[in-house]
Amino acid sequence: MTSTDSTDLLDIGEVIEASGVKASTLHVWEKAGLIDVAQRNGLRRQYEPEVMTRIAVIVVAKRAGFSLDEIGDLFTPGIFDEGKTLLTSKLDELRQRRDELDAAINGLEHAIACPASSPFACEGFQSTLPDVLPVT
Amino acid sequence: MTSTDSTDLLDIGEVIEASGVKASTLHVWEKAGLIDVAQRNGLRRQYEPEVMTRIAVIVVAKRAGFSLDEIGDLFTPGIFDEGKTLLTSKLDELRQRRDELDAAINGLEHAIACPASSPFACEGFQSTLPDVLPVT
DNA sequence: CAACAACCTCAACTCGTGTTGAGGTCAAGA
DNA sequence: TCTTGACCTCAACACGAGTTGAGGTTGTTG
Repeated sequence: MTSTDSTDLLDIGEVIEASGVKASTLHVWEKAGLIDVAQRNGLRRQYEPEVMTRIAVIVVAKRAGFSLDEIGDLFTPGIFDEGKTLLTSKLDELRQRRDELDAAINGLEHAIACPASSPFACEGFQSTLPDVLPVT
Repeated sequence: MTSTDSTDLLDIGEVIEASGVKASTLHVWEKAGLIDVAQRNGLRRQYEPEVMTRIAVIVVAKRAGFSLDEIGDLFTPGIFDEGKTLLTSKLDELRQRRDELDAAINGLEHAIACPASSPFACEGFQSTLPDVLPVT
């Protein structure tokens, strides 16, 4: 029997190259419980190929504004199972954030199209300001 | 003559109450050049009413992911005038972020509707993962 | 006027995330 | 076997953004 049964595991170097995420960052994410190490070859970490999906999720979630702790919650089976309430409330947050983002985009589009000398002189921009105050 | 000519200026306390932003945060934003103090009453800051708009913009921009420095750029007249290139590139970033956010929302909606026990077991979720890798 | 409450400054601290660097281990190829 | 370079650990540092607290000032009200 050849050593083919570990052929599908990825060295950290491969993960780094394929993902663009640095080793130090992967270590941090691992310590935060976001990614698992399948096994070690000596000291060296070896990952299941699925780690790439995981990393993609983390990257997307971070851009969406999740903290590492919150991302960890998404990965916790119990939390996911129990009525998915956490996920649902996250979803609400995300929707709201998207709406705000949309408002910001519209505002900036107005401001760019406008001859005014600053966003504040552009009433199209002004009108897109949601009543975000008081900050909750 | 009464003191009516400063009647329209806001004490920091009023700003705090109306905006929900803490004094310490306002100080930080002021130091970063994001908000101006119209005048002082003794030591005490007094603001033009327009500061409320400014604060609303800052809050929205922060939620949209701008750093304080970037927000400062938006307020710099020269930068705004000069072809509005900065604003335009910010706008591109925002659009991309919104698209990612949309993808994340769709993914989570799939995951919630799905009987699978984790987002990774949900192929609707999987299919919404953009190719965010390698991270640029 | 006297006292108080609101405000001030400034430095030090917190928190989350990640990076850097020194020094050590080890798998694999020549 | 020897070497090499990829990888390891762990602590210290960096950075953005804000908070806290000690100690000081002062406008306002009784």
